[in-house]
Amino acid sequence: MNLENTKAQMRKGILEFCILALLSQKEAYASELIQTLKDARLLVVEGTIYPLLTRLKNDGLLSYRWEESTSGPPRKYYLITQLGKDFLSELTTTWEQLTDSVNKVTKG
Amino acid sequence: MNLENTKAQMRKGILEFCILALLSQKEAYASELIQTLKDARLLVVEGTIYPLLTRLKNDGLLSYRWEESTSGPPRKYYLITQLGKDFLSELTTTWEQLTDSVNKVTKG
DNA sequence: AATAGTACCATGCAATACAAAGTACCTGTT
DNA sequence: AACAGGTACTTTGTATTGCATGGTACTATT
Repeated sequence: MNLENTKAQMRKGILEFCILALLSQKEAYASELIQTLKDARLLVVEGTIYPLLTRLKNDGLLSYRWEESTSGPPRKYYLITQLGKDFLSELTTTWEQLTDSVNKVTKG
Repeated sequence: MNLENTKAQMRKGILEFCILALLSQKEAYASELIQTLKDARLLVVEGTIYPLLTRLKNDGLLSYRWEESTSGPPRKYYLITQLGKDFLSELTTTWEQLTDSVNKVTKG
C-alpha cells in the first residue's frame, strides 16, 4: 500500500474537471495549464495532460488554435466549446455531490 | 465522453478512503458497507468492494473475523488495524488538500 | 553549428471501478 | 427431502486513466 499511489488514484477524473474549469475562465496552452495546476499543488505532467487535452478535443468539449510564440515553438491554445461548458456544468454538480457524500461518510 | 464514466473516474481512490473511515467508526461486513455508501449516494457494487477489502486486508490495513448470521450465510466482519488508522490519517490530509486545490482552481 | 530552452506528441505500463457469472450457506415451503 | 429464494462472498475479464519515458520540432543564444 502506497500513499503516493492512492493520491494519484484520488486525482483520477478530477483533472478533466479542473482543465475544463480553467479553460472556461481563459484559453491556455498545455504548458501554461501545467504551471497553473502546479501552483495549486495539483501535480500534473506532460504525459498526462497532452492525451487528456486531445481526448477532450476529440469529444468536442474543446477546440484549439495555433499561435506563434516569440520565445519558442508555436503554441496550441485550447478553448472550451459550448458542449464543454455544458459538460463542465454537470461535472460541477457531480463534484459538489461527491465531496458532500465523502465528507458525510468520513466525518461520521 | 460520458458523464457516468467520468463520475466513476472521480470516485477512484476515494472508496479506499471512505471504507477506512467507515470501519474506523464501526466494524462492518461488505454488504453493510455497500448499503451505507448507497445511502450516502456513493454507488458501489460487489465487484468493486470485495477486491478492495481483500487488498486492504492483504496490506495490513484491515483484519476480519467471521460471525454467524441468523438470516443467511456467515458474515466477514472487517476491522481497521492500527496501520489502517495511521493510513487513514494521511488520507484525510490528502483529501482535504485535494478538495481545497480543486475548489481554488475551479472557482477561479 | 551547437547547445539550451520551450512545446508538443506517442508508446507502454500499472492501478482500479465495474459488469458478469459463479459458489456457498441458510431459511421456509411444498 | 427436495426445491426456491434470499444473503453473502469470490473470481474473471474489460475499459479507462495517470504517469514514466523517449522522441520530434521550433527558436534564440553562444
